[in-house]
Amino acid sequence: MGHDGTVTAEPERRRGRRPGGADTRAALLTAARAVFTESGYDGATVRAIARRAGVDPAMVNHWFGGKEALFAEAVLHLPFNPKALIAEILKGDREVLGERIIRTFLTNWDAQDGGVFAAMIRSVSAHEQVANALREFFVHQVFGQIVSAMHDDGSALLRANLVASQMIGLGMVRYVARFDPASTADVETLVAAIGPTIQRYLTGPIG
Amino acid sequence: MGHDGTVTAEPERRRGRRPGGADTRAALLTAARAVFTESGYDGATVRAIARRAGVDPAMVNHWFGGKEALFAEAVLHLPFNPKALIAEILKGDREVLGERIIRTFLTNWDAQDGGVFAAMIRSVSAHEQVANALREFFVHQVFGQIVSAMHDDGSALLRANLVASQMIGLGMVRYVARFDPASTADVETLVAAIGPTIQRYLTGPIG
DNA sequence: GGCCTAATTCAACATGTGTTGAGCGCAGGA
DNA sequence: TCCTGCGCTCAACACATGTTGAATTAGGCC
Repeated sequence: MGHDGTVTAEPERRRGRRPGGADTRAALLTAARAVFTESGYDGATVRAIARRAGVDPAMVNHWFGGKEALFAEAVLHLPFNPKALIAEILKGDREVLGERIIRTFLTNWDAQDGGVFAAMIRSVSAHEQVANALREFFVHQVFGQIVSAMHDDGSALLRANLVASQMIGLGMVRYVARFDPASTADVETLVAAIGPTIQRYLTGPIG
Repeated sequence: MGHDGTVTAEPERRRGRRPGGADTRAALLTAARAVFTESGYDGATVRAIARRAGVDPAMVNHWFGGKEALFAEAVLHLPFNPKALIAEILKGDREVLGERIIRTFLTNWDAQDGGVFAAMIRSVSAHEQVANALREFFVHQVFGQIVSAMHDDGSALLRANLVASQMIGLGMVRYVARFDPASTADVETLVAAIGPTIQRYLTGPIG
């Protein structure tokens, strides 16, 4: 054991307010993201999160109101703005839209090591809410908007599903299951390999 | 039954051996697969499985030795033989290898509604063992064998990763998160849409 | 400097978990 | 028919979880 943040053998915790401007709330958020990422919602315990943050488990209830609310605040709110990214993606050349999507996807998740993505995937079984969020996010909020901007026949939803399947699969092997070399390959390698797939799902023949 | 005054709503379980040849072991296996599929390893409780099977929770220990062993027997052993399927796949025309892979993948998992696939995915966080099994299965045991039979440069592993990412993503949207229309589309629609992707990952240019 | 409020720890509770041992009763052979 | 053994239920245990209330201390305002 001893894989948590606490260092000294005897931290000498006293009761009452701690001296210094220790930002307990922020520490809990950081620790929660780490533990939820590794273990999912069920596997992560309030006690483990508090230990990682170096505070008492009761602080979770004091600052957030409970485990569920902490999960929502730490994991369920994305570290970037999808709408702004979509707008940016749609600006450039539509012949290489697929490559831009992969590049944006990877650089944004890589920036935080895919933590939130992994946490969401590892929690799909616990919270039905999470599965719905995943579906909503990928199909309607992201790729659906992109696809429906270029197809008005019945194929839009299927195309969005296809794109989502490849992106989720990419996230699974890179951030969750950590396949090799997918988890270590540089972004442009994957852009070159998978970009054309996305491009065909978006604009090519699929039947 | 129950034409006397005292009406017992309960099934009136008595102790001792139950009459009739009730195959408790098989009932537990079926129930376990269902519950593990819905809730993953952690979310599934021994009591829930036993209730579903209509028997006492202690039967899990009596017949399997514990929850872990039941999970291994119910989920971790595949309902089909991958090696035989690979041999079959490699027989036909290599120009449409991708389509055959998708078709085989879907028809075999569809046959049991993707239950085992969903159960494994929903348990990756709980059992590190499961993540390893997933990696081993997809990369080395399945697609690695296919790819390394046609490439001897350094691209074989990356190609296998790419194929695995698309297949896992497909399984995610069809069996786990149950996107629409991916979860309801017929097999040939998906074969036509995704087959070329796999084909390019196997034999096409990826750099 | 003294007081009030907020921040923190501690101990405890209620609940749900996997597992165990004891005892009961039907099945099948003698 | 009796007897042994296996299938089965029941009650309980030991433990881990999320959450709560009381107790305690420090910071900030007058």
